[in-house]
Amino acid sequence: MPTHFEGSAETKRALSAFINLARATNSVQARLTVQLEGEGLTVGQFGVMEALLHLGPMSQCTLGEKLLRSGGNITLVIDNLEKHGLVRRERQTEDRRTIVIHLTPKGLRLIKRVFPEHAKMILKEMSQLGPNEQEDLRRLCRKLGRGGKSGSEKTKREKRHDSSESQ
Amino acid sequence: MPTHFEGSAETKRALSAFINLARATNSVQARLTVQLEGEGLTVGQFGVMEALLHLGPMSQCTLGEKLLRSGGNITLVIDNLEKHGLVRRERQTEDRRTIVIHLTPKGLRLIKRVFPEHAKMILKEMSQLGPNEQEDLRRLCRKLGRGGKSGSEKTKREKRHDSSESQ
DNA sequence: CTAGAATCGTTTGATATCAAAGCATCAGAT
DNA sequence: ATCTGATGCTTTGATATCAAACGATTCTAG
Repeated sequence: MPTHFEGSAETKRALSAFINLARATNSVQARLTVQLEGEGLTVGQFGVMEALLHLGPMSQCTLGEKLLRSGGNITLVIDNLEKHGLVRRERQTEDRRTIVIHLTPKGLRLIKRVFPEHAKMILKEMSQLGPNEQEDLRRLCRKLGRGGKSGSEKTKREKRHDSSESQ
Repeated sequence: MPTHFEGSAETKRALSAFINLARATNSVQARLTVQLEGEGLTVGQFGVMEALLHLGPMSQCTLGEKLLRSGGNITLVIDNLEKHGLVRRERQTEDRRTIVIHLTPKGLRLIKRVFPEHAKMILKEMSQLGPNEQEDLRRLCRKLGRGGKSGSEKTKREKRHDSSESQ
């Protein structure tokens, strides 16, 4: 984004914070991506498999909703996972429009191994910050990630999320 | 990323911080992207034009370095900008391998208008945080974005960057 | 029962992003 | 002068990401 910019101190502060946010996220994610690619997975594929691992088999439509991806993109990612024998499609009998996606045994073995490794790497990446700093970062980002929400709605969500956030 | 995970408090903290970081960045960038698309520009195209605006005409190679993008990708982005009459290519005479990219008058008018609007929107997005929070976020992200750098190197860069960071 | 609307997944077109291969050009050594 | 290695850009192949259009299936109203 801006490599050079002028403006008020206020603007500079905001732009600088944003640039650093984007760069940091990019940089960390790039390293995580490399790790996954070492296992023959893309980030998107990992996301699908991780969701199936933790939430169980589900339709493509549901996957798209949970991962915030378009239908067309889910189709492509599943196509590639299927090609590698990591997932299988199962068309439902009660509603033949719906295809439920299952991990194959091969896929299950892979994600069961890769997921903890990935989590460990995230731990390592985030360990550049101390525990309090991680907490601060989390808090700030949660506040930022709510953009566009109304005030009263925010308050309600805040309470609900706090109880389920520990997961 | 992880929708459900188990592990030590330490791991949970790190994963949670990371997830919120990624989500916040994503969410803010999605909104910024929509704004640019309203002007007929993609994020990548905006990046190229912004660099040309502030740093002047430069080769594709240099653009790729500054924007951290691959050569092939730069070619595509420039192709599309050229198609829309926003930039033009100029092969050099001293070294005919090199193509310098220039903003066209149309391109210049557009980026001169769009850039400040974009900056304003970033200001608005970041204003969900107060000045001190923005500073904190910037500091934390800068720390995080340095992953993989050695300690002594970090110290040197830290000093140098502090003096040039105000830009 | 039938027609129209809604839903699910796929296809299409556009853009992005990378790595690797390919071609033209340049620089340096012999 | 010639050859080899390096450089800049383009092309190719693979994957991603979206919106819109499309076809099959299901649901609902009349």
